[in-house]
Amino acid sequence: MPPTIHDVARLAEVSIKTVSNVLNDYPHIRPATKQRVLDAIATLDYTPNLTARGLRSGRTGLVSLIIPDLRNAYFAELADIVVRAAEAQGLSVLIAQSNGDRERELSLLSGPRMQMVDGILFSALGLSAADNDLLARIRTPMVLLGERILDGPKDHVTMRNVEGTQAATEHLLSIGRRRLLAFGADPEQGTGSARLRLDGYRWALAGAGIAEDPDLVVRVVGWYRSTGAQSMRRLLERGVEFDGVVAFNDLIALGAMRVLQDAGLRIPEDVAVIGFDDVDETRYTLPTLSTIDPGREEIVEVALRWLTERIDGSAADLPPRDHLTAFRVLQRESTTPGGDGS
Amino acid sequence: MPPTIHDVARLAEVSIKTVSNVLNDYPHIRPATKQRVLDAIATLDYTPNLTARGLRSGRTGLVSLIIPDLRNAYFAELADIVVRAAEAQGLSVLIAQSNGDRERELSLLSGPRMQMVDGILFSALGLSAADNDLLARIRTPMVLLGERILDGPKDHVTMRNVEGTQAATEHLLSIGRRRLLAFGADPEQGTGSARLRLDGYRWALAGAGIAEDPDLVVRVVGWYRSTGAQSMRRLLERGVEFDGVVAFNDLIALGAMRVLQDAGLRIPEDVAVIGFDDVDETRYTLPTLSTIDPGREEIVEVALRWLTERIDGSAADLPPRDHLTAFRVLQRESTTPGGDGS
DNA sequence: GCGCCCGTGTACAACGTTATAGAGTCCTGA
DNA sequence: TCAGGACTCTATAACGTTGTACACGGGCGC
Repeated sequence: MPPTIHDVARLAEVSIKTVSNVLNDYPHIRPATKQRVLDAIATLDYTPNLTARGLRSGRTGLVSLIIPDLRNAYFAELADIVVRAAEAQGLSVLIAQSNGDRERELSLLSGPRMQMVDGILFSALGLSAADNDLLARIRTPMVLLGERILDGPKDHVTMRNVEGTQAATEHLLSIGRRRLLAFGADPEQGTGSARLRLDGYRWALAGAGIAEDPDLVVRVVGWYRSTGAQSMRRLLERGVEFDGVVAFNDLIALGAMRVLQDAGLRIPEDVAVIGFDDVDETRYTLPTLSTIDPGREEIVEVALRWLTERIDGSAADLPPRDHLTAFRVLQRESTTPGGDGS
Repeated sequence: MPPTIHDVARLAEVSIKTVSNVLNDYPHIRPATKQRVLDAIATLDYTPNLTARGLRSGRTGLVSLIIPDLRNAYFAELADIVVRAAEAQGLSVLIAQSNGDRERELSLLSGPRMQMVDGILFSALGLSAADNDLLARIRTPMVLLGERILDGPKDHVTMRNVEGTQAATEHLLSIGRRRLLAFGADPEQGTGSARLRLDGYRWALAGAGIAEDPDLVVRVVGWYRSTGAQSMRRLLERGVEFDGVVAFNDLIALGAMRVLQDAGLRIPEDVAVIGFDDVDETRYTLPTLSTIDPGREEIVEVALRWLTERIDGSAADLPPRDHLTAFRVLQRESTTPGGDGS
């Protein structure tokens, strides 16, 4: 029912191609003709049909962002930036949630909807390096965001997990803490951020000449406030002693902080806590949470640039690229120095 | 480059229409033929081109969700639910952010991208009832989510702002508080949630026979943690006395709580606080925040149902519908009774 | 003055799909 | 036995856009 290019052409008394030419800024059009077309467009309130354009041109102007979960503030804030940045380039963002499930990630990637988008920003959680050949087979331009897949067949942008966690750990060491939890570890994981962040923790300990205590490496299944709280509760029941927490993301840090405080422990006097992600919330909690700013803006900026380069073909014959963003340690109240209560 | 229906037809030695029929579960196909087509699809790894299907059928399977901002946890959690629910119906969600800006909302609504989607879920913040005629002109099926526009030309689903805030206020009254802040008000606003929630606050006061004190009606520009903190800081500087805070959303409540605690005030002993939205975070803060559960799931469920009804035409000649969801008062630590410090 | 190219515009095909219309084939009931 | 329907399948035209190929006129260089 909406007017088409044909209606405009009829009203302006030109061919449809001329209308198309006006729409696409083709240079050789007489000003008078152009104006006639423009007037017709205005009076008819014509809007180009992007579906038809997409079919003809092979470009839909759509980009898909596959993330585990918008509930997680980290991904919500990431999505916010992606939507803003994409829109600045005239792209719209299709959001798909995988829940971190491998099967679901696979079905999303191979599903018909992915044929509809020009490119994919994929934050893998279930898929791993073992699926590299599957990934290589995917035609749609793609940039990987997570850390599950390194040296994969696609461009890859991510944060400095190892160095970031190392710096976080060193920060706690620097304020005099010695018994530090690796909170959120998953020793069985061969790849992924849990693995990398554990590596960073270990490097820092090794650098300080401190032996690792297996009791202090704490697993948290699913990095949410609730699971962080749960794991900390169990840990306190077991009576493990510690004076610092290197939490592998902010949410589990926040869940844990609440449990620590309920148990009568003071932060940072009794236990210092540092998180990872710099979620907005950490600026307003009691106490505010020290954390690692992973460079989200930079991640998005590079990822989207590389994606558009793959889409328009200007990076067609480049091998898969890798980018690690700069990070910053943000010291806040939860790691105020001098509060050592030992 | 990907295989098309023609390739499948050639391989299976049938016409393209037969392939299309198989794809669309047309009943009268000989099992043997169907199997041949299915085999061909499998060997070619064929996936239907949704853009072409969209052009031909007029349905893209895309739904647009227009919200102010994913940074706001309320909208992030809402988006999460929308994405899940939409996907259960085979729809994908396009996310657009308006920043609450009227111009931007208008350009999004009238932009070519909206021609591409089957329906729009629109959470208005800048547009108001004054723009009803503009809204009425929009062809794409749409359901309104905010409260800026009541009795508009489109289906409308929202929470019980007035009753919810009234209940929140009554809850504070019930635990003995008398000097209650209306925190987040915007007295100049003629419509929108700030206005409605202020009404709820007033009703509750009137019901209890308490006169309204203008000093206690506090404006917060933009409902974020930062602005909540800022407004509370100014309020304390002015020396206004109060023993309860009816915050108009959770984020400003959290920002304010932090400032109150910094000032040495105990929650709930000195000041009881209740928020609105039931954002996940409120379950883990210190103290946990009492709030109003606005019935998000129900909002999404009804909105999406109505939207699909408008899309498939089964509700074509119904006048605009209105739905208000059920709410619940969630009492948590920030309003524990008996802590009155007056 | 001739050929050529640039500027301006057009007609038509093509993108990959579904809808329409119809052509066979087979079975049923009278 | 034969009309008539149900079943199975096909050729072709759309959907609204952009790309290709070409037509026409005028100005320019030689």
